[in-house]
Amino acid sequence: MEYTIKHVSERLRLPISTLRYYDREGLMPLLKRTETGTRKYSETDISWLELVCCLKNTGMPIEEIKEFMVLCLTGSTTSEQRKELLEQHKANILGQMEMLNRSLEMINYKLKNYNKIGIFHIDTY
Amino acid sequence: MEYTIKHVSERLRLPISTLRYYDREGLMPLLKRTETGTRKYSETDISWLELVCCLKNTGMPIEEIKEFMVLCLTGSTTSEQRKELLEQHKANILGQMEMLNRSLEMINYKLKNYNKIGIFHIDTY
DNA sequence: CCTTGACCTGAAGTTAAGTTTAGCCTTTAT
DNA sequence: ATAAAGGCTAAACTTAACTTCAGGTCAAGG
Repeated sequence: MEYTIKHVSERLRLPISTLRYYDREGLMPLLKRTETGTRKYSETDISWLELVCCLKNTGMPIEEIKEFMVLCLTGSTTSEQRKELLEQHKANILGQMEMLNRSLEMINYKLKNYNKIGIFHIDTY
Repeated sequence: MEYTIKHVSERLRLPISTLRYYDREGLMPLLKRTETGTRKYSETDISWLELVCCLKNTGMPIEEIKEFMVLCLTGSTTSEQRKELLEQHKANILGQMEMLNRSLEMINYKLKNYNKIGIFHIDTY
């Protein structure tokens, strides 16, 4: 089954302009077209886009996602590199989680003071 | 005790240009200066900057951090609003954590397949 | 005295990730 | 047959958060 850009846009909640942008940037090098140039997304394309979103949402730049795609295109000789890239990104995500935890702690601390008294005026920020 | 911009830059690992930028954007309305215009950071200023970093690192836009500061300046009548703002942001952070967890799950799944066989070639991305 | 290093400003430049615009071509429903 | 809906492109525009630049002031050391 193949899907129009509008369908994919609704299913993944990505603006059409973003889908075209990703294609333009080389993230979808295998995307098929009709004879007249209309994009035809396959289930495989959609799965890939889901991974793209996951990587993007966790802070991987488009450029790096593209590198990953290029490695995929290059074939099975690059599988070690691709795994390494994902492991790196995983470490990155774990780092982000730590950071969020530390920040949450700080905010909870501020909120605690806030609830006690009307602290948090200008002297203490 | 008061500190130079260079000192604060090193202590908080923020470029000097960023510290000046935050000041320019109205994040440091109480920052003192020497007669000749050199910035003098107090411990209180540094604590505030630490909170700024925490909010910024967790995705709060500068504009909103400024709003928070303006509420602080306005006085104790705004304490409910400030608390609300922090609660909102806390919810935001919890949302980010969930997202990171979901993403991590997906990446772990991909890595698992990766370790099994040389999957993740172009058919499945 | 004068040079060096740290500070200042306003303005322009940068980067990522889209979005918008303008103009043009199909396909579909009336 | 014609108008609406949806697709396309290239190119310009946008936004946030900085950074860089050009040019100027000031305090301390040799």
